[in-house]
Amino acid sequence: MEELASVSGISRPTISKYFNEPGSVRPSTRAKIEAALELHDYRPNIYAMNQNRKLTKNVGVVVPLLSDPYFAEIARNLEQHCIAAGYRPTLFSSHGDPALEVEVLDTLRSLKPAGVLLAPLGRASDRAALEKFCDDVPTLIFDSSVDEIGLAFVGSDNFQFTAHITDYLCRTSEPPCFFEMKTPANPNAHRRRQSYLDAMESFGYTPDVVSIAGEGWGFEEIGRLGGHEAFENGRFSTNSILCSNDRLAIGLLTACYERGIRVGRTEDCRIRVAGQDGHPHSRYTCPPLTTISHNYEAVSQTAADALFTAIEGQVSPWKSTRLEGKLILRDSA
Amino acid sequence: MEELASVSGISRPTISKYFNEPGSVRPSTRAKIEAALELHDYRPNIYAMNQNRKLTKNVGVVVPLLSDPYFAEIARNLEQHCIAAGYRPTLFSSHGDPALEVEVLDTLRSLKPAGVLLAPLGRASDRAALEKFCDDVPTLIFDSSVDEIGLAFVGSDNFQFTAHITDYLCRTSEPPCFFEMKTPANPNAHRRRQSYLDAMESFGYTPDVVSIAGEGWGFEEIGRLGGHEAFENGRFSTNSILCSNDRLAIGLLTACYERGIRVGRTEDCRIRVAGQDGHPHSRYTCPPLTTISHNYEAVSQTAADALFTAIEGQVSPWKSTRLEGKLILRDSA
DNA sequence: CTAATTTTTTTACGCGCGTAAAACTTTGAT
DNA sequence: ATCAAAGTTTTACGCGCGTAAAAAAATTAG
Repeated sequence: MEELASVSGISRPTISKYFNEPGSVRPSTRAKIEAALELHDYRPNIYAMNQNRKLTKNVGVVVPLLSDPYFAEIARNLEQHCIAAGYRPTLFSSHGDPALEVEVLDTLRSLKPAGVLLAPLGRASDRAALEKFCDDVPTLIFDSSVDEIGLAFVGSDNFQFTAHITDYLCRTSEPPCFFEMKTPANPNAHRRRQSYLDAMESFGYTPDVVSIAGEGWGFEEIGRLGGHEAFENGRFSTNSILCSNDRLAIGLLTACYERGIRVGRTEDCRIRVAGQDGHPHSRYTCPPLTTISHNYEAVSQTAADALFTAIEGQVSPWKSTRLEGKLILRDSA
Repeated sequence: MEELASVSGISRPTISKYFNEPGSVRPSTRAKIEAALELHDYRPNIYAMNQNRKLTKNVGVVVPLLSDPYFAEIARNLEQHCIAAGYRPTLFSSHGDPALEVEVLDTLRSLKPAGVLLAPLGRASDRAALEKFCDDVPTLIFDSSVDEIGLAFVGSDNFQFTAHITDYLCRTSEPPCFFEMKTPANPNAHRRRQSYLDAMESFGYTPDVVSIAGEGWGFEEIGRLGGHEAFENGRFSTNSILCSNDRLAIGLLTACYERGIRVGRTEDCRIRVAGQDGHPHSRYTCPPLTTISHNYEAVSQTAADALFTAIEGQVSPWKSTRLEGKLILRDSA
């Protein structure tokens, strides 16, 4: 930086100021600096930079499970928004493990991030650890809400999701049963069940929740095994099955295939299956899965913007933003 | 650190040494430090740490596309190995974009990593940029090889992959045609095609390569559209189709479904379809996809170990390690 | 027990930058 | 042209640690 100063004829502190905020120096000064930058390709040392800065430009992005394409997609979007806003995103995955989630938070602390975009594991999360972290670091919670912690919450409106797709299913054939995990990892699952119950009641139908056993994040396998068991015991009371999420639905479709049960909305099909999430893979199941999709772009945009305004000084009370999903009609229901 | 020194009764430089390598101090000293650490939960400032260290403990992990569960899985494994070996992994994705890949490399440079585990985009990669990066930073290339750059290459043996599954298909029914993208992003695709040609020749069969159009990383959609076109023009000369990779196969299966073509190895099925990669989703296609799986664990273990030995001073000539895959027999072929 | 060796302490410097304060210069408005 | 405001330079310090060198202490070998 010293060299760049002598080459450009600008003092080092001014150059430091330039790197902090290029707009904060006079245009003529900025031009001189950028001209010198062209010739000498200097890169500031990020370690020295961040050592004395009160606030780094780092942003942590934490998702529960990166190998789930849904989270991978959200993470990709968030990453781009951070870069566009001049922040340096770093990606972390809890890999479905609460202990790892705490470790990630610990690692994040030492990065002294300006802010964090955090999708918690949910039920399994260490609440106390999350809360403590949110006290120390400006954190925006997304995807699944855990109390009213952090700066704000941004996610999908699970009530709208399930109400909407339940409504569709009721209007087009028999009212659906609801296929879910007994002990879901994600708190959104409870909202979806409740929304299903409410919607069924408002239509005057008797709800039927089929809860299946299974722990962990291998939802497809849980759905497949649970599906087999449910069929064997005749637990599906109607021809329509609304799954709590797409991955469960994918497993259920495999179970149907293995049992020779035709799925779809045509006359020759025994049942209909619908999912929820708009999973990237849902287009390629057989039959293609009817589902209700997150507004990926809007969720990540809103979440990122909310974090940045908070970082940049805007204090606002805790707020929950829940965005509506869009029904995607395909052959499965 | 100063405080910790006074509390533990050990001098600051010795504590610094401890954090650099806990085993380098006398056991009694180490015990004292760790006892003090229990009480005062001090965390070294990573920025100050890395500023003067010749070598940081950072390791970059770069994959071409994180939303592809195959890469997500590899990345997860690599991450764990890094942590286990005492390094701090940071995950990056090129998101299928060569320009982003160069940007990632640039970001990585400023992290001054001890080493990098890099899976290049392949054909689209900026060779010159990759080579220059490898000159500056100890880099191990994995998954897809680009010349003989970096410390070494670790990946799967694509020749063995395709030879093995071609052999299986030939022995069990009609010899397969080969379904692939005309201009594949990944260099492994060329190896697989060549291996198919060699295998077919060694059996005395006439190979039949069906190359379909399509750019980018949306393999499923490319496979689906290409499949439709191939069926319409009668381009499949036998009842068996070996796909260049699983994602293409998933798309092809969807095309089959849409055309009402039954896939499987039973009498009533018109064709058989097989993939390659052992994609996490291949178990849940309809029918479940016969494929040949990467040895994920071995590839990542070998890659990580190779990088660490190189970092820790072992100089060895460039080497290519290619691990064999395992045939996974399912209903599709 | 003494000498040789290893480990630790003391002392001291510097990494590359952020940042503060005061003096100075440029710019824009009157 | 004159003055105030904004931007810039100079000077100086410190962040939290790594690291080097020399002195001191602890351990081991003989």
